[in-house]
Amino acid sequence: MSNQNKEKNESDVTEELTRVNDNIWDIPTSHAYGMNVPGRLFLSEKLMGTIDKETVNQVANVAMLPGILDYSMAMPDVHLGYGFTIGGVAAFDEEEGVISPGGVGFDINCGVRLMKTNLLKEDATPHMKILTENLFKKIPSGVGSKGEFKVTDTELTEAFLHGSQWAVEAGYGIESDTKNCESYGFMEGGNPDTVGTKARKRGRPQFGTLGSGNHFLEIQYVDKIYDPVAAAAYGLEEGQVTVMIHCGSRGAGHQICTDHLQTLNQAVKKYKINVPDMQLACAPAKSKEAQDYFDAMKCGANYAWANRQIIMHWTREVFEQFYGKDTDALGMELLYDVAHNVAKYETHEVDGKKQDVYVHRKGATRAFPAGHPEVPQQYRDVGQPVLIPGSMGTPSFVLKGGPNSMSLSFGSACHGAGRLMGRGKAKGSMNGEAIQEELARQGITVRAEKASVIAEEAPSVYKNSDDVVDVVDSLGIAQKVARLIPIGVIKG
DNA sequence: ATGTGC
Repeated sequence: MSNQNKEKNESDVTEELTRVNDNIWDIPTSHAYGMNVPGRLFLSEKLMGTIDKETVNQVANVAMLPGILDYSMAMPDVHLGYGFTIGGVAAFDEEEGVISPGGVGFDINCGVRLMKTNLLKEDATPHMKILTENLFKKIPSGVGSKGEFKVTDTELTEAFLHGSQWAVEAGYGIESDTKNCESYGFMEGGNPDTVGTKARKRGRPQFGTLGSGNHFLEIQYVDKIYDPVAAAAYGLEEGQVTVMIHCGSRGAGHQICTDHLQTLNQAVKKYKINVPDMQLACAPAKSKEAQDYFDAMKCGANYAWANRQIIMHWTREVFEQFYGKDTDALGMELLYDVAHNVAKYETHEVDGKKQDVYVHRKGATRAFPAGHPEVPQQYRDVGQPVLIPGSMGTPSFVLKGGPNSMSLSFGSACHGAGRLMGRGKAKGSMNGEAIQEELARQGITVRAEKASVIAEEAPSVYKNSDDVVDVVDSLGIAQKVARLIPIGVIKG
């Protein structure tokens, strides 16, 4: 696209928006016929240049769904997605509203966990080649990857029901792991009967695999502390080595989404719901169709939590073997684990009244503030850890749920840098090997299944994560605690 | 994101 065209597009975007303040832009209901509420974009002026008309229209489309509350919202990492944007937050009334798989995404409970160690940067950097190689061998990655690790059908059912609680009980972890996890590692009420045989068949051999695309396992170090009090509560210090795991529910979640989209396509007709785009297929929240999807989604979410738990367990084994010390001696404790593709039934204040709503977070992270009862006890005084992975080779951030998240965004923040360029285009225009060499010069060892993944995930095809994080920080939605710099990356 | 596209 020429610069001139780009500028034209940008001005076209803001023309139809109402600026509320430095970081909030509203899409008035006059933008399109049928909007029940306005849209709301959390974007700085700089990031406004990263979005296009189509993205604004997707946010507006979601505002047309029945029973949507307050605003159809978009976080600063927003970009085009299936029906709903990635970076979208939408809450629905349980009586008037709907549940939609498009508002969750295909990769149910794609998410991030952060494991601490008591190693220092200097303990790890000289060994990055061998550590990344060992991790790469231990943790299967890539599209369609399967491991030697096998679960039985009964174990799969247990995982669908109990997530990482099951994984820890089965021996893949320690007790504190589930304590330091969003929803304590599982969503209550998953119903394996709503998960089809195909999803089971795809999910079984993929347990304990990383996947591909933007999923990664990364060895990092803390290079900056912004908030010493919160950092102390989280157990983070400058120079400390951490391990971040970013992955989801693999083929299982994907198939659950695909299967239920079919049912919900029918439901749109059955319940005569006016949807501007069939990718927004949904059903009334209390209908059997919606609840069946929701119960299957919980199984997908639980699968993902168990998956990240198992991968962390193997990471510990690799570190234990390499350093000749056990998990306890190496301080390999889970800091936290967040879902960033999920719908949750939560209590929020709407128009001054408390009510139970279905919050859809698609490419958005829960960010509950200090004092919220769902923040684990040990973090309750500072707020929930909000983990924001960078794109490959760029910094990740630890934030804390901010004081304004409940009033501004149904307790939600951004989830990452956000793509600027589509996968296909990136694959065509980027050179994976060259990027790998450049990252090596920056002191980052990347071990990947194939070079094309590195091209797809090149840092330059993403927004700048600092810019994204600064918006939620300025708004008091989630506030910066620490910055993490990668030194070793495993990619599918 | 994905047993990777019409």
